[in-house]
Amino acid sequence: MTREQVRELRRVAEENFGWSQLHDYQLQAMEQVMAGRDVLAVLPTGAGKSAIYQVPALLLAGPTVVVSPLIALQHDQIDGLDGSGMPGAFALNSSQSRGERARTWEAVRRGDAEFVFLSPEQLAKDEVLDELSRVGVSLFVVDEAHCVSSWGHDFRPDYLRLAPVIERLGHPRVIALTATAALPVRRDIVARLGLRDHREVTGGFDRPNLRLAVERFTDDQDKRGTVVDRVRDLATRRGLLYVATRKDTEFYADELTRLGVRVAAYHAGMKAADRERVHQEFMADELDVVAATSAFGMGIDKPDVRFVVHASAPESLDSYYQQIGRAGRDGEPATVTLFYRPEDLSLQKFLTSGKVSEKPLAEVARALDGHEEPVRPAQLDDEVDTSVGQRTRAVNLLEQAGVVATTGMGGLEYIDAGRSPEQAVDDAVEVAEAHQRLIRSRIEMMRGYAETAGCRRQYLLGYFGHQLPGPCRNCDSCDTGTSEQETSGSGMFPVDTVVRHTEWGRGTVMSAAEDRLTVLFDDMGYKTLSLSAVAERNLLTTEQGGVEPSGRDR
DNA sequence: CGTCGATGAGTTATCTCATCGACGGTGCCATAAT
Repeated sequence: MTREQVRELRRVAEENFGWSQLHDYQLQAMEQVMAGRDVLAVLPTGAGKSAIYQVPALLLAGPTVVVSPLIALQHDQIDGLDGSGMPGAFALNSSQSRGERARTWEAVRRGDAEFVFLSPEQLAKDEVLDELSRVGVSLFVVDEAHCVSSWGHDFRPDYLRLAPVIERLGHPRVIALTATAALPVRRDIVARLGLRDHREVTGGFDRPNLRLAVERFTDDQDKRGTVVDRVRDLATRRGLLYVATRKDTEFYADELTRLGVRVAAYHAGMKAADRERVHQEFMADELDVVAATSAFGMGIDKPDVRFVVHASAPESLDSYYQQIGRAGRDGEPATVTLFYRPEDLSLQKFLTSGKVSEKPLAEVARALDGHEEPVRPAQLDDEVDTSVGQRTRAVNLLEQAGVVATTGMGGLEYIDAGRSPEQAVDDAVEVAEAHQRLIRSRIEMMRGYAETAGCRRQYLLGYFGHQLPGPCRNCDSCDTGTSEQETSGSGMFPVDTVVRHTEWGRGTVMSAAEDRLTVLFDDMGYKTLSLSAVAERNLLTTEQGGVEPSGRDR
């Protein structure tokens, strides 16, 4: 990257968007894009992630496709671009009329569309892809890229089919953007998008202004009462209360209303108009608190959220970090408290326990085995008795098991390595089960955070592969002094070491304490090992030169 | 797996307790019924 090119990026940022300053990590990411590489950018929200694609988009001829999980988010982005005086931002989604869609496509064909926002489901449609490949997409952006990993496996499976989409568009430069990504999530993003020669750009990850605390309970009523009291006390300022069920959003909203708090419930079962109203009122400070399920969050960019309380633990630290990240965006102090009961985690176990049904797998495997030529996924629908969602899930699993491959034109091929369809189903089931083990182990990591006597921030950042040199001094463990006993060790197995366990196979050391290690195993998920047991029974060996995952596609 | 609400048994308060089954999150999209 020459000086000249950097100056060019700065000029476009200033002239078109009025950004006179660019952060190092923004510039780094843009430079990689301009150099023709794919980029995975892991940056805290509010760090100007959008700039990373918006500036290069103007320097590259041809439209930029932005994959965005929520229609509401697409609208926000377009309003933002329109607001900064940038014409040429369009969305394509099911909420539009025929005429609207037609006008968008006309703009695309005329070359007037610089940005096209759409969902992964739109990109699953042949006609959409045909149109886009005809005009030549120059940049392919995946916003909220962690969705690829957290949703794709059983929810919104089209998220897992973006790699073939990118190939069919001729593999334009790809930018994946997210605010949270633990190692398995980053691996998933890279694999599921088929990134090539990519670079990862990571911005400041810690949020030192957030005060972390956990309060532990045995009795449910006791916990509910304390949550209500605490939120009432906090509600002189604005904040969020995350709960596990829709019903609990109503429960807490009722209780807090009774105590004079301006509060509203929010969950996905509400009417769109009501959801929108709650959102607006919270942004306008007409509400103190929103009691919400995980439905509330993406696209909420309110700087002065002073607290985030969890009445119940979510299913992973990935989600937890995402949700607490909505506090203190202005950099001012904010408090983040988890009200923890071990029993609450079993609800998360239930909710994430997607069972694999073999029937769709068997039907899809048999159908594909019967074709000589590659077939488009939708063509299978005449031959298999499954829903579209089941069919997509089955194709994804078979593909991850290495039984099926997608050709450049989006056709599916059965890879016959002497594998019968029955064997293929077994392999796909094994892939699904390995994924289930990962999901379950993530719940255990959530438990570990809630139960650790060590520094919460060290634990949390350690989960994301970032090491904090010492205790943070801004969490409950540090206050009570229990984190003192936890000095981070490294010894034989420092963080990032690739190891092999006698039973669990290959893994990567995620964090190391004095007496134990947390290792992310490729096929087993996270495991915490006692160092004395490791030493006694010689459980771990280090693997040579292990940098990134090799063959296994997961 | 744990919680909640309905139901019924046991007891005799209008009420307690046990048992059992249902339910639990996230959002695209298409299509049918008004």
